[in-house]
Amino acid sequence: MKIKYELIKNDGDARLGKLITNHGTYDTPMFMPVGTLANVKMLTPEELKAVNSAVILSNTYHLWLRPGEDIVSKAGGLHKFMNYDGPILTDSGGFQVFSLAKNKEKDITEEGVHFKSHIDGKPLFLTPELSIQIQNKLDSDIAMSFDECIPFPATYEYSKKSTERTLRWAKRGKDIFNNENQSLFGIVQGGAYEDLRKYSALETVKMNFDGYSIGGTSVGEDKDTMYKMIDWAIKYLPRDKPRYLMGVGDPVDLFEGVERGIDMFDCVLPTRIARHSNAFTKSGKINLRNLKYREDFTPIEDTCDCYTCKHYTKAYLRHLFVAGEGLGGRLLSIHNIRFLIRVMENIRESIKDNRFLEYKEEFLKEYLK
RNA sequence: GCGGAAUUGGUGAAGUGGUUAACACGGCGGAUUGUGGUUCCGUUAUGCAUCGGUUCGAUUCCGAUAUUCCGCC
Repeated sequence: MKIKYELIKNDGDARLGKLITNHGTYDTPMFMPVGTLANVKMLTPEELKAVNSAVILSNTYHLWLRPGEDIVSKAGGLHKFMNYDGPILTDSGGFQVFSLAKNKEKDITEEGVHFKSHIDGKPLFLTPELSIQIQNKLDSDIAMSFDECIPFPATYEYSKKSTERTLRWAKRGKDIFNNENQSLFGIVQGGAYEDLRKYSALETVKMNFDGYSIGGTSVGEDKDTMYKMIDWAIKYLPRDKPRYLMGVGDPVDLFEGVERGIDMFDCVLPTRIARHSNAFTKSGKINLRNLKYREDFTPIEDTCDCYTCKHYTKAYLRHLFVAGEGLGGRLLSIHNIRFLIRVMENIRESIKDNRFLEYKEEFLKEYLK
């Protein structure tokens, strides 16, 4: 069965909905933790459930290289392989086009993309068809079209050429797609150009995907530009399909995204910054390594309901980070993911109560203080 | 007691008669948006054991003192 999206309520452009998957039904808007290599770094599936996490991401490119999609397939698919029975979304490898293809003009061809393996330097060639075939084998709930995440800044000419190519890649991937229990999302590109965003959205929607994402954001552009890139595209996306803003997870951006009608977000931020001792709090981001926490025997947030806040103090977490102990990153990953998921829970409540904008203002006033 | 060697930041240390004393670790702070898990970027000695002397100028040369180490009686 394909996923389904049910729109429950609109408060302005902010949407409250349900995502119905083969691995459960979940409320949107939602935040999805990233687990590139078939694991959300440092966390077990039980811990993800404890923070009320729903969909998690994994990555086609990385699993293709290690352990290989056939191994995952023999294991019985990604869910069984990694012992996660919630929904899994696989990114197509499109972001790795952005991050790993060095010489874009030369490495990115109509046929596909030349990479050098980040593991051993071996030359690799990934195509839209291969990306989809790998994802079909991985058997995630949601597969993503193979795209090029356009860098910022990029010229109009490059952005246009790339956007048109991504559309052709989307078509090729969709044509070869073969897994009736898996859904496929199209990705809107277009760079930082309004007409290209519109064109990309309209053409992608014509192909009738199970959901749509807005890609190519948070690649170095300023926030205003990023919000415009959402505005330029989202008005052309159908209301009865989920909309996913790729790679965005700064708390401020979650509010800006929801306000514009986004249903799904993913981001490495909560887990990456956790490994570097940074914690989200309702009063902004803090660095637990800071000297001022040496004798602070209070939790990160006394109002937080996560395992870490219920059992550990800032002084102890600081000690773990200063001593280079991995448990610090683990405990903080739990907190940071819980923080973003709780923000989304509160956002959903506020939409339900017709006070999303009030909640946004209240949250940002404290967060940016 | 005599002779020799050494003494540079929190640590290990490089270095020079002349603008800002290398580098590493540590410390402090920052960054991080479809993950490069131990990453990246800042910053951190107004001073080279102490006191004198030579010199236009000394951390660098000379002397004394202190401390440490190694030999010998």
